[in-house]
Amino acid sequence: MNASDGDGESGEQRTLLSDRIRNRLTDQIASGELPAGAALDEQQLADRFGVSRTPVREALHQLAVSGLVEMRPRRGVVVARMTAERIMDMFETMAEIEALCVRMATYRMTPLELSRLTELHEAARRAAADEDMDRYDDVNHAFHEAIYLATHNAFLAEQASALRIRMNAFRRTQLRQEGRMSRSSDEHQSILEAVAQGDGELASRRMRAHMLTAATALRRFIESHEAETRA
Amino acid sequence: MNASDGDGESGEQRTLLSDRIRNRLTDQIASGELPAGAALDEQQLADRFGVSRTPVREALHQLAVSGLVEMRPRRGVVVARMTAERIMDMFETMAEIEALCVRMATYRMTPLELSRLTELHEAARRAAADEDMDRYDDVNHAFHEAIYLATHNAFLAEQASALRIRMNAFRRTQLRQEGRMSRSSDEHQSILEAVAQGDGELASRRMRAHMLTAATALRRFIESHEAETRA
DNA sequence: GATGATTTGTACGTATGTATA
DNA sequence: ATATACATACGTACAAATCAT
Repeated sequence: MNASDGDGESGEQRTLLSDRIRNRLTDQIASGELPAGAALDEQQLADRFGVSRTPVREALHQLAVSGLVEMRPRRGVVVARMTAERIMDMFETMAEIEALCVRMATYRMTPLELSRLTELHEAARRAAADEDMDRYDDVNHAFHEAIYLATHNAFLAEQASALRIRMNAFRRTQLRQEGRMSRSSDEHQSILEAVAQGDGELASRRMRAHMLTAATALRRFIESHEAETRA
Repeated sequence: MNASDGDGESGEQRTLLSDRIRNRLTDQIASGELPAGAALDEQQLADRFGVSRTPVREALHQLAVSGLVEMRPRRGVVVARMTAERIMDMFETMAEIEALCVRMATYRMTPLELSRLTELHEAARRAAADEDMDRYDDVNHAFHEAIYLATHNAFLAEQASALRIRMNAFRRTQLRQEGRMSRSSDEHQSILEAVAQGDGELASRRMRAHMLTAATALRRFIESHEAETRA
């Protein structure tokens, strides 16, 4: 359920320290634990993770490549603070990528994959009915991941996943909007129906609309909070 | 002309060493100067660039994030060696992203952007007529970049650019195929016509076909050379 | 299979450049 | 404006692991 591998904090380290730190920072940024604009001090993080500055530094540089943090040479690193416009651009891109994925997936998925997708959707419905946001979030994630995989294009699936991780912080914010959870679930239903009928174009259009609806909900939220975000 | 900023090798260094090294390595990988599978020894590269291992190491880690190189902990770094299947997946993804970009661009581009695109296409035609591959490559790049920008979605434009850089090594290989250059130019023409007519869907389909044609040309090349690539 | 050589991974120190008083 | 404080960027040293013999 987590982007990072289950590091037991103790056991022998098979992976690179910098990778583990990068994963943990990614999670913390995606979850909002580290909010946009937060300063990331090398020494401070090193102390917090109990390592030297070196792996921390490498992790930060890597995060800069994927755009999660912003580095200004000699001026320090902060969690990427995005403008409302950029966030909307990201959302639109995500919407198009998702639309693309579901179209491709419709034409290529196996019966097994379709049944798995249906299962996930029903689990999401139940979570929405229970108003269990954490659970809905997880299942929702799995639903979209299942679509990525069903494209049978591993590269595209990776790209889509990476994008989704980058947008996580915003997605949860957006899901908190009134009634979004059950409405989102309804939209999934109609997407799934198009997939089951084998109509990729329709599924694609519905997915795009689904994502853009979410974006619009978010935009209202952002705009109303813009002043304080800027401070 | 080059992904890296024009570092004059001499002048005062305004940018980070690790960034400059990363850019140079990116170019060398994209150009095929560093072929897939080539080992990238930290010390060796440090000597070559006249710096210590630290910035080299950071550059390598960053390249790993974008997938250009493969790192196995304690076992070193090699230029990402991709299977034919993965390359085809990348091409297909690129084709879809390009199709998406041109569709969006068609609906959003300004007259100025359209005229710039037309100019670039004509320059490409001339280069193709002269069989000047280097020049064609450059202008072709500019043509696609112009489309990305005309989407008026900065994030999508960045993503598309990044993808294009990753595929550079293959694209040039592919362009060497017999007659590809002029045929590619013809395909651009038909895409441009659809754009000018404002038919985004048509432009999109033609772009996808254009990219997939290129992919097919490449696949033949890869498959005939697979044995030696594997060695 | 064990030992040595090579190379990576991590830690730490120093200097340069940025921000602040 | 100058100087001081501070965090980063790079270099160097050491440790650990892989590979070659």
